[in-house]
Amino acid sequence: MAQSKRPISMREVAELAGVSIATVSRVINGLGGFSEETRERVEKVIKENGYIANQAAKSLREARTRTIGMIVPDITNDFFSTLALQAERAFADEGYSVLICNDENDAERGEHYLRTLISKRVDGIICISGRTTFDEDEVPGNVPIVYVDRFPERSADIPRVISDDLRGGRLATEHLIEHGCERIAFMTGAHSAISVQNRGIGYEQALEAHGLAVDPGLRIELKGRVRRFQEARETLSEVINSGVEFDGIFAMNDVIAVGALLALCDAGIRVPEDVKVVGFDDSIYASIATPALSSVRRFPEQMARHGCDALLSLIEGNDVELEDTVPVELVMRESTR
Amino acid sequence: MAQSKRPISMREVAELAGVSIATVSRVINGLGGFSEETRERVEKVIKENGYIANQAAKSLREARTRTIGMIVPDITNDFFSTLALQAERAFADEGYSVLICNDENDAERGEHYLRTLISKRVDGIICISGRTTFDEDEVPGNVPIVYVDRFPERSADIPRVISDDLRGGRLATEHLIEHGCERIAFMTGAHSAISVQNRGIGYEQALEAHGLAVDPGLRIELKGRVRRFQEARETLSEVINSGVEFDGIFAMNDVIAVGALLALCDAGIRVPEDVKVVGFDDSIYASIATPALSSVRRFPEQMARHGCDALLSLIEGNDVELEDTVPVELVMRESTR
DNA sequence: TACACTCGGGCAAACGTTTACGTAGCGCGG
DNA sequence: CCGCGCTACGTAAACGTTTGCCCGAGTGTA
Repeated sequence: MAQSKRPISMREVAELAGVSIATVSRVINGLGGFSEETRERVEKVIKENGYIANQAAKSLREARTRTIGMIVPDITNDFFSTLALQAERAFADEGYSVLICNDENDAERGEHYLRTLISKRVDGIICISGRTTFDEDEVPGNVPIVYVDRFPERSADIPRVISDDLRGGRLATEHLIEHGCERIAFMTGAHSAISVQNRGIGYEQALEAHGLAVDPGLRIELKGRVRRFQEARETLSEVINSGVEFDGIFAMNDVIAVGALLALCDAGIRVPEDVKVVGFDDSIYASIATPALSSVRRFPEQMARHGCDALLSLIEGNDVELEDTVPVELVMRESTR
Repeated sequence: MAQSKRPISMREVAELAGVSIATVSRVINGLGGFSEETRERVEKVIKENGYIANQAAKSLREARTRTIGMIVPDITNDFFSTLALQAERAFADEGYSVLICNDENDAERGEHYLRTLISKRVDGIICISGRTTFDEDEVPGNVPIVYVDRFPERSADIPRVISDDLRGGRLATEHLIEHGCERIAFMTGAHSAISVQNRGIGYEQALEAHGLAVDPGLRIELKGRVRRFQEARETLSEVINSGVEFDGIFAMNDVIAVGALLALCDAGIRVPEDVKVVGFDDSIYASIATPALSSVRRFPEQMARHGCDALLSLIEGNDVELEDTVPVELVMRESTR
């Protein structure tokens, strides 16, 4: 049976069942206060006419939408999509849907999305973004926010779940040092998120702790979008051709590390014999690269879980700890054997 | 200045500005019918109090939400996340947000999400799912739907954007045949989507066209979740150990192909000398695998674009073609040299 | 018989918008 | 001076829910 143009409303159900709107509502929400016979009649009408409640009206009335907003740099990145998938699962269990926005590391888009999410009156926001254009007290309607992985510097009292990037940077660098590397390059993006900056700091700390100099010439910055491995490949090739010497590479993530691997291969440099490489994230790329890539493993599932739990707490009016650091660990593979 | 617990409403803006609600609405929507002085006063109040319109109320009144639902098997898969990113971009340009749901190839979850999306009164749905539990006439409120990549068999008159999987299957298989392969295995999932089934049909067509028998023993089905390459690796290892002989592999996607590559490597079988391998999707995995993987390239950006355009047309009440097939092409790399 | 109480259910307000309609004031042509 | 049209608003209904309040009928009790 073809449906009418617009979905049937509660009032129509009420009329068809010969009861009042209130009764229909009570039956649907199982609030009691109706006879068994009435219940059957109402449910029959609902089933036969395919009534589905209008969430917009419900949201208006209840002042909550059962929707979570999620601002992500780029869903195409394995780490973020894992985070998103886990978050979606966790929220689905609690009856929430997730609105996903890719700000593509653009502060303007981030701000626009934030405004949109607030306008849609999402019940909370998981923000993986370091956008900085929104002022603290400019966020209206004080919607609960939790940052994951990255956050703006000025995000005073907004809770965040991050990984132990500083330690990750140290672990990776020390691992290279222990395997005899003395000139270790750090490949990173130009304007990186805090989490990435911390990896760089860990790298420098490790060098200094082992009496090695921090050589600015060994800091290799990628200009454009860091997403694609192709750019890392090209940039490193240029560095190699320019005659810079190094015997180890710590890349800010696996995608860049894989690009580095390819550039080294292009140049006939052997890994791990001539140069050893460590990536970050331990994503699928690390496992399937050749040689398999040593990488600092993070736990996006756990980070997502923590972030969701914190946000749900916030939504229910509870307090949560301001900073939640999830540990990392080094996974050793062929690229540093 | 701290915001009050709940966002300020239009009525409060009206009171503060000393005008009626209607006037505020007119100012906000630029409908005219107010003096310059009034406009300034209203806008000042809005700015100072951080008023942001309540979309739930707007949606209720206007009977549309400016939100699109997207049902995806698994956002973690490179192909789907690319599709999602592109779709999000396209819709954002038109003022829509995107609600993403991962049904993880589970019909029950798919149906549940579909119901949720309808309840939220999304303006349209992009569905990448072959779920079958919802009956045609059971979809209430006849919300516009466009299928992308996959679709239920009974989806009578619902438009779809698909890639030319049949041709892709043929291209891959013929490529292997032309390179001397005579016993070509097909690696696929157990209960695959239509698009994947079509790749299998293309494979069989190519074999027959070249006088090669279709050997059921060369059809390698993965049991569980197809997502992770690890399962493909294990399954192929078992097949190798069981003594089945083959000189070519056509894998239903790149992730499986990479798993195959690893299994072959484990077994000391050389690629491409002993066995040649072709994947599907030409994802990033194909480029970074060793040897680099020949693959059937698809164009998720284009598919997303077509799907979004179709859905937007539908939303505006126009008709669209029922089936839109996006071409594929073979990318040759080391795995079939 | 009068009372209290329970059960089953209706009435109507409220949530925050948009928009059709009404109207007061004003300028202006005839 | 009348009537007309315009500008600049205000009034109120409507969208589809939830929920506090009220009420009539039946039942049990004193």
